[in-house]
Amino acid sequence: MVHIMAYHHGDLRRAVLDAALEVIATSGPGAISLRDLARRAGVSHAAPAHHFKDKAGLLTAIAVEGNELLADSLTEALDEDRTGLIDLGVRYVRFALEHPAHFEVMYRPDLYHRRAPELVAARERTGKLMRRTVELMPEEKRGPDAALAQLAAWSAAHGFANLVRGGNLDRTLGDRDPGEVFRGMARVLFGQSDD
Amino acid sequence: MVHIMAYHHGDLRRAVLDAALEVIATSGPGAISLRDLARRAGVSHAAPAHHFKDKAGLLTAIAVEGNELLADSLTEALDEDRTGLIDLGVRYVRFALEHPAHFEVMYRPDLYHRRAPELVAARERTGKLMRRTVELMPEEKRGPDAALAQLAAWSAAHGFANLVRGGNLDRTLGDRDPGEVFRGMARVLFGQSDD
DNA sequence: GGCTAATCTTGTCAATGACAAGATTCCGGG
DNA sequence: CCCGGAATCTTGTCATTGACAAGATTAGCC
Repeated sequence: MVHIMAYHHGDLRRAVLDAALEVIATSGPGAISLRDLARRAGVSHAAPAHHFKDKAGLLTAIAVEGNELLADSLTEALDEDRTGLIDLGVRYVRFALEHPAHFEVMYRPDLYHRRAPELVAARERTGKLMRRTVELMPEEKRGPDAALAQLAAWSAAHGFANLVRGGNLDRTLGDRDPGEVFRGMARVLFGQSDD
Repeated sequence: MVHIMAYHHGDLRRAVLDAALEVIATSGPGAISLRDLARRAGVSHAAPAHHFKDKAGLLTAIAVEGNELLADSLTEALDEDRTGLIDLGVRYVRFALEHPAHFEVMYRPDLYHRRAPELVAARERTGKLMRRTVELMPEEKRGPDAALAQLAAWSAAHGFANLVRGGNLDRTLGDRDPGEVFRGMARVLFGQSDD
């Protein structure tokens, strides 16, 4: 495998990303330090800069990856033809809770280079997918105005996920699965439509 | 009570808070530096630490103040007897957009001392107020389950506000007032015709 | 006037982000 | 096989920052 002091790490980029994701998930994005990540990967303090240029560059890469993971999940949803608006929201909530670090960074544009081409491309891709997923839905599942339905679903899911992540719903949730609690809430919210 | 009287500045605590709020509103919480705030207030680099102990202490103070501002707004809502669940959400959205820096910090517990007594007290106060506002509402305005109604309203308003703040709805909003767009969305969401 | 505590200053230290310049290794063309 | 450019990583450096310690100044109060 790798020699103890190999000059080349093998995949430093991935190693730094993973270390960053771990730190962010436990201590938030403010706790990351390029030098600390370098230490964890066993490389010199300036090595990460070669892959990400910047601290903001590292976070940009995480935001891009997050958008791609979300896009993958949405693509899955598109393939299941029984997917309704509520399922889409549940999927969004689950994504936020299963990839907390990505989610955290994605919606914090002050942390990264929001004009980076990679980022706007990934963002555009997931945006289009969200729109398509809602538009392809039968009208009795999403109401007459697709754009409004998307806005409502996105707001509810995004807000719920953020509140859960912030620990604001601990008492309300108990030990129940957040995704299912959201489903129950959404059913009331969106009227009586079943799944 | 007498205001905290600083001999050299007048009210350094307030000055630092205001400077911090301005920086956060324009560049995010990651951009604040105690030394920069001291510079803006015209004091030495270690002066702010006396009032806030810590960088996290400063942000804790902002989170407390934010909770109090929100509590004030909710108290206003309690006084108006025609307030419905949707109006409550509109009020929440407006608070988020009128006090962006406070809002930003409030829901970012990794930035401050979340166990600080002042903070948990202020938090508890607004939490109780939110609950009371929903509970005192006539049942035809909020549905049978008050807790669920609160969860739904909070999620939708919180998510909407966060998405707006992140610039994710710029195209959707156009030049319309976000509060009114939210009202329109909420009407569809909660299935009510008027208020 | 004098005492005490709050407020502010100066000085210092380790950690950090960013950059520059050099060392090492990889890879493809000849 | 070899060579040269490019990618990768290292070492060295600098200004900035957060945190702390110790001292100076002033306010409020007896």
